[in-house]
Amino acid sequence: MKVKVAVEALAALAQESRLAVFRLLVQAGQAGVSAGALGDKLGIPPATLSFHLKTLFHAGLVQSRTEGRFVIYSANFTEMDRLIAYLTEHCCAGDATQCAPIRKC
Amino acid sequence: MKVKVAVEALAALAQESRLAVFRLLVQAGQAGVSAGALGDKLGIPPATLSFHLKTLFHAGLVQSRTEGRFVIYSANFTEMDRLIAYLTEHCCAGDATQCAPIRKC
DNA sequence: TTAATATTTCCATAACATTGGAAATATAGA
DNA sequence: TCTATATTTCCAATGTTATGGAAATATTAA
Repeated sequence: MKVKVAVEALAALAQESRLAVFRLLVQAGQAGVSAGALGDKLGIPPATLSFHLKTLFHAGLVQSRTEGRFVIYSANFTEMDRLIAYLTEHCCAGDATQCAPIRKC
Repeated sequence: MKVKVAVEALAALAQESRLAVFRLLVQAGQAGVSAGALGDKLGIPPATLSFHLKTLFHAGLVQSRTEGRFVIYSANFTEMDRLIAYLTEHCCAGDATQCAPIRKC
């Protein structure tokens, strides 16, 4: 992963509403959630939500598909995993006892 | 982890110089790297580097200790792991086949 | 104490991000 | 077609962040 891509992804997540949206989509899995449902659940006005979704989309963290009148957003798990790998790359000078975790769903 | 803590950590990482500093410290492990050595390796002027280190420190992502005239910075792996756990919490609607990775040092 | 080295604080400038109302666009169903 | 619903674009005001030179502060060794 290139530096600028990682910075853009982190910047996209470094905002309270966008982080809430992303985490909600992470928990929803591939099924995703419509823009309207996201706005309702999180109490974000349409214009603001649209702005934030565009930011997350541009950063490659979410995808969207259209179903009738709805636009369904879902998390891009591949990109999330790449970002985490980039952050933790070659960590702890190769000594696995220094850091910990193994993620499981 | 609380939202604001996560947002602050992500914002701290969402900047090219700070991300480079953090990744370098992640790779250095507990031994850490002095402020001056960081500046030399990354080509960041002292005032700018100090500003960025303060930001990373305030976000809880790095620690520092003084050794003689040197201030040695090191990554806070516990906080890094908490952040990753916060991002990936309850991911994929519980279906582990949707997302992937297992991190190893 | 003096000189050399290491790091931080101060500051002003410039660049970028967030907000939400109103209007525009798109789709579906009657 | 007409109406209701869903989402996006436009815009301007406000707030936040990044930069690096110069000066201040700390520590060590001679």
